[in-house]
Amino acid sequence: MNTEQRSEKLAPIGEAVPAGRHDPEGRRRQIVRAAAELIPEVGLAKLTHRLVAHRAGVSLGSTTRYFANLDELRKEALTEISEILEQDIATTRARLEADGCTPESLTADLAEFLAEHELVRISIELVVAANADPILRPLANHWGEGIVALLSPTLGPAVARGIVLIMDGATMHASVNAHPLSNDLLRDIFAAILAGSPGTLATSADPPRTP
Amino acid sequence: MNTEQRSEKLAPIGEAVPAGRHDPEGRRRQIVRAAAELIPEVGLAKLTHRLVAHRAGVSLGSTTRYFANLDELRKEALTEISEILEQDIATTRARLEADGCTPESLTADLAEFLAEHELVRISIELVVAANADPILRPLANHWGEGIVALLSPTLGPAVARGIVLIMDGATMHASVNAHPLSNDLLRDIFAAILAGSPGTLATSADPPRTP
DNA sequence: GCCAATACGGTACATCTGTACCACTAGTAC
DNA sequence: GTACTAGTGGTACAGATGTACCGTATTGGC
Repeated sequence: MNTEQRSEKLAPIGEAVPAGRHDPEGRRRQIVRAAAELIPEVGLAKLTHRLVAHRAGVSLGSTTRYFANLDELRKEALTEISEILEQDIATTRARLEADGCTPESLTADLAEFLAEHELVRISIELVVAANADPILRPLANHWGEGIVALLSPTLGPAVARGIVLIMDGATMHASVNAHPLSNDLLRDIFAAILAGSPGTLATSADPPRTP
Repeated sequence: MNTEQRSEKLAPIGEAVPAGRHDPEGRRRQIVRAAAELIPEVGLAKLTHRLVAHRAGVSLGSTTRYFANLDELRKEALTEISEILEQDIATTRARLEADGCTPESLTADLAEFLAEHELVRISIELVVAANADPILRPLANHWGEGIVALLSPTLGPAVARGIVLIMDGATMHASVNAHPLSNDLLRDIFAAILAGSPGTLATSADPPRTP
């Protein structure tokens, strides 16, 4: 759930490609980045060539030249976005392996993610896009499946999936509510479901700590 | 999560209002119903006056006459939709009070909801719409808050919220996956989190049954 | 049976969007 | 320096959409 890469990946485009300068790869990346940046702002539905062109600081023609159509541009932007979430998994994996899978560590990861409202909106938009276009479903699924695969060995499939569902549910909640759920509440929720995991059930005399 | 009212509320319009017949209230309802019916089919973004008019069997002019603009029509349709979810809460409440809050009863309710792909898509669209228009946020929130209020007294706030988050997460999952999570898995997930509830913790010697 | 009021259907128009196109300009090889 | 290639910017156009409008049809009262 770590989002340290965000500021690098989703930062405002800054200096656009110099006008008229020949730099196909750079320009193409600029366009994809601008689209990825706009998706959480205006939503997938209102993403247009002209909007992307303006944000990227390139001409309208450039946004149509490098992509067969707008759908392709959308997909590439969503793919770029999913790579950010991908890095989240890696960071989460590292942290959970270091700190162990406790209510506190899960809460810390989730809270960090929820605090990034852009990432929250992106996740929701990705789900909606996957609804409309099945090709995007792997992108929408991959994040959750990665966490499930990470947690299953130690927590069992049910608790692992439950934790991911809680994270997804919290994402939905955060996208609709200005104030996300409190960290205390999240920690208690994780503590509750961890109480049902094989590992903690085996040592049920020592219930998960809820300081 | 019960959806018995769906077939009545979201059924195809069937016989449209007779052409040219004066019936303002009926025609207005017909239009709202057609819009509510179309939202899960095409998504909020592609809902147009002409599409609604065609589905409702009325003229284009009628869809603009009764609503200040398309946004108003969308909102009314979403309100209509949220009333269906509202009835779900009532049915869920009745069932949980009758059967008690067990992994099996929660799974049964959730599975019924998830099987109705239209309702699943509606829920997601509602969240996205609430993102774009804060006025819709109470609609998007009300369903979950109702369940939390229902479950909190017996299960405590954390487990109650956790269950709703799991339900929301499962909704997201179902919207992007052709095959929803298995009932066995859902039951195990609910069993796990119920293991952490105050009530079951108090009788932790008698863990929640998972037949 | 006739008339005023209202509802309705269809058309018209301005705007927006995706996309194709073309003249121009920046790079590159000689 | 010159000519060629390819990237770029701006324009043009067809289609779709929100919305206004107007003639016509329907209704209820006399």
